[in-house]
Amino acid sequence: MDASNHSELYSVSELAEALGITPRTLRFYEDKALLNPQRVGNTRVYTHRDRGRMILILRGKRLGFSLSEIREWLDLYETDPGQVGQMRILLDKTGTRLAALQQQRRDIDATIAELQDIIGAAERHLAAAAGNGKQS
Amino acid sequence: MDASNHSELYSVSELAEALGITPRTLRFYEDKALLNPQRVGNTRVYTHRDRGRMILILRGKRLGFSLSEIREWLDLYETDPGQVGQMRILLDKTGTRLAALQQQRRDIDATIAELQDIIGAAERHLAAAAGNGKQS
DNA sequence: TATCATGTTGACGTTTACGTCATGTTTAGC
DNA sequence: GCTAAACATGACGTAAACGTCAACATGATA
Repeated sequence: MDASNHSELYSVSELAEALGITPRTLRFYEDKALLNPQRVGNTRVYTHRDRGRMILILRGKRLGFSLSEIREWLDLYETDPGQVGQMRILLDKTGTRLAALQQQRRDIDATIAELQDIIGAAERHLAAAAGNGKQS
Repeated sequence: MDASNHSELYSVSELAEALGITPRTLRFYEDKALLNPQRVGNTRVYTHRDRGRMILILRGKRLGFSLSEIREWLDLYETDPGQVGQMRILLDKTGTRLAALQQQRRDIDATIAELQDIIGAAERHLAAAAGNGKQS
């Protein structure tokens, strides 16, 4: 195995800054077991890998998942695929989540279409108003 | 009761039942000004139109919007397009929301792809295990 | 008439996801 | 040696989105 040296290490505030969140959030997520960074003495040190995890977490949040859902979901990635018994559960959970996301995508497509209709109507209204010399 | 009467009116519990939510939720949304059903005396009566509004609200929730965001958003549909001044604001808000949804769509696509990878890997594992006669 | 079933309005409880102190410790710079 | 900056934990505050009584009114039903 390669011991590639990703010496990209962050302090709480550095990583928070980089991700556009607050240190409080990082500590909170750790408390909720979504992260567990190394410690140097008492001080948290985040690795490049922790950062990757955080990016996944933030994406999960953008998708509307709760933190506990996100944690379960992250665990899927890290479940040891050696145990076949666990694997079925993993497959099932993942399939469920996939279906939910696909539903969500349909919702989004419908919503986007409606918003575009609204924009189109608004623009026509504006154009018509301009043509009539109307102002507000 | 005349079951053939299709006046499309609902009581709280009927509409809640039909939407898979609770009466409490309908009253709560009313309190938050997302709905205001008619009253017969003191009793709420929901129309087909109220139901349509609720369906939009529930979709908004699936998309991860807060109730206040959803309310603003519903207001877009009902803003009188007569006022050109309001229209620009409407256009701007709608555009912002559209961009967010498109980002969300990209997130979903990425996530779906990853989940499918996980499923594929899991299935291969199961197949391999079966081939080896392995059990857990 | 008594009992449901269903409706109403509060009011308080709960969970989630942090924000905001308060208090204390360690390290770097002057 | 002293101050400021950045870290830590712990406790409390808060907004959102309801759930869960409590207490009461009303109409249908046995």
